[in-house]
Amino acid sequence: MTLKDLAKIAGVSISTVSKALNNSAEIGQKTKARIHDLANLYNYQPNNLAINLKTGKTKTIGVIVPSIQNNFFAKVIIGIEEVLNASNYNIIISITNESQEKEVAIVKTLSNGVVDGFLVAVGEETQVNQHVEHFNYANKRNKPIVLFDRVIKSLDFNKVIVDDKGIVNSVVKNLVKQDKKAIALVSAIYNLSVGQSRKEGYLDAIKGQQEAIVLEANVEDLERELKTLLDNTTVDAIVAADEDAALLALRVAKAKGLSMPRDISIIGFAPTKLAENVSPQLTTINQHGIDIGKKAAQLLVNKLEDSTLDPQRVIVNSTVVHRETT
Amino acid sequence: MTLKDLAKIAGVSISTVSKALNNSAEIGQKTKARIHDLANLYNYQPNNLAINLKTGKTKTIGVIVPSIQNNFFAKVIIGIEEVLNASNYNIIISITNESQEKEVAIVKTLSNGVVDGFLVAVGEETQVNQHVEHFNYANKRNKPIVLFDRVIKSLDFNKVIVDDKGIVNSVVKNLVKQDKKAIALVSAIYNLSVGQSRKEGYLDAIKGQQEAIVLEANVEDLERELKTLLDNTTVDAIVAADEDAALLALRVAKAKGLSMPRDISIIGFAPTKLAENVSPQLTTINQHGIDIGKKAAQLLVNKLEDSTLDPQRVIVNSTVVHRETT
DNA sequence: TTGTAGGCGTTATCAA
DNA sequence: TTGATAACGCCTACAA
Repeated sequence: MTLKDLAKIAGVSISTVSKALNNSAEIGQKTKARIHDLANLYNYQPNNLAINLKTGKTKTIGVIVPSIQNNFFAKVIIGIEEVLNASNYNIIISITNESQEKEVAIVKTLSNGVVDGFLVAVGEETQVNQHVEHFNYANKRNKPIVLFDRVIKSLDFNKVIVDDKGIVNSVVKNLVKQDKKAIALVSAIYNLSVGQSRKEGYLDAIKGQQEAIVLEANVEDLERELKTLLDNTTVDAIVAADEDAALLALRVAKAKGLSMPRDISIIGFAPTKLAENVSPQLTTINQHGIDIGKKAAQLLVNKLEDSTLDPQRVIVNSTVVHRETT
Repeated sequence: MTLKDLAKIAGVSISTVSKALNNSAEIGQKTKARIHDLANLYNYQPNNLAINLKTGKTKTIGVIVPSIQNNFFAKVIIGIEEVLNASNYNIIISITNESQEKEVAIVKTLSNGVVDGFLVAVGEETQVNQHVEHFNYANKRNKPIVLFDRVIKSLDFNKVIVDDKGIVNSVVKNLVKQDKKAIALVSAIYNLSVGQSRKEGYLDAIKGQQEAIVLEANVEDLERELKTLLDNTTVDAIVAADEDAALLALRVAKAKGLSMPRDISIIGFAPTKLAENVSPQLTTINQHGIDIGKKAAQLLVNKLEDSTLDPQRVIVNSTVVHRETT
């Protein structure tokens, strides 16, 4: 059922039907009513493709994330959904699995008539090699991009980031203030920029106070390293840069019979559900993923409505949720 | 940069450029080469909208899920991604938040030129009121639908389901065989069809063997009920129909000082990461979400390639992963 | 108040 | 081997 079909049935021209359905003032009341009824009767639905081709807008946003199993990104998407939905945008979610090849392919395909703009958390590969032509490509085609969480410094786009460095810094400083003499950082995400920021926060806080103890490795190696560390040194506190490291620290400490927080404190990044259900319950740094998503989406919607807006850099502060390990 | 622009630059007609870029045999080698070079030079990318409008195909699939924070759906999406990607389909993921209104809106919008077909896990609301016009609407418009996990019986579409009833049934039978005298079912998802199936599996297994003990409520009430139950009766085993109920059972049993599996066995549905990190580690029923996603996507791709294919009903079997609570 | 015609960027048929 | 031309479904000056 197209405008043409409807026009034939109504015995009027295509443009009359088009105008009637779009409630144009040019069309008479009775004609409008008649055509609306007809459209309902035949369950007419406009072809979005044609409208988009014509208008050059698609009212859909591409959301590109490295992973979806990651609780953080899932949360962000919920926030994005919420505001984009309210602003009547559709959402295309694409997952890169940290592959740059996929990231490039997705951005290029979606740039060409599929979406009006992007919300992206850059993949690992892109973050290390800083290959950003595909983003510039989209940008030149007037598809604004808002980067969130995993951003690229050199790109002058809207950005929503988490103050990873700052929150870790303050957490560690606090630990120092509590008279913890040996605070270790364990990380299984040393290859991600987030991991780097968190480490920097730690290093900055520890500098001049005590010797830095940094364990960075993949999960398996990390376990070994952590065991050796705890065997040979007394550690007062562990700050874990990611969920896996946090869980690992908890496990190893428990296995050694350390009591928390008496013998050792542990603070890590981990989703609430997990933190609440391990024992002892884990003190975590909460990143407010939903807020990040909302903010990023809002920035994009604003930019889409007013393309002259200058790029902003928004920081969404994380908060510490104290549980049983501190 | 459109075909027209390129044609002007190359000094040939639009159709020549089109054919050259599509590698038509009609065009001479040198011309082809020249035009390809030009296209590369000017970084020409075809407008997908126009292609889609012309061909009537979009090479994209709409995936509709009630939630994304649910680990199960996240897993399914990973499986879907994998096969759809291999078959060169794009993916649009939409989240209904269990709202029928949203489900209807999404299906209608996407049906009109946006996607070639759907992969859907029906929302709660739809599952209770069985309002399925929107699915029929899509189907009539030649947008095939594959239902997964949350399906509608009355719909004659391809379906990929989990044998919830069967696996719970066999788990409970096994418990009976192990001489558990009082096996309880706890569920916080009694309003979902999955919850119903799981309960049926339990009831069937327990029938004629022992008295059924079924606790169904929202998480808060469930906690109270479970405490009262354990205070007044000795329960040998608990089967939890969902993650929250499983976590709850574990917590309450621990709080009562029960040792697992000596005093009580617990088996529940829960994601691996959680099951492995609680203590004692939880024995779970693993649903193989990735396989479900793969299978569903494959069915859709097949249907898209050969529309005469009859709908299938595929069951993906779950398996029990024994950990410390059994 | 209604209709005609051109165009959005492609593909594809048919003619040259 | 190449080029006009129509068509996909819609919107919108402009004309009637």
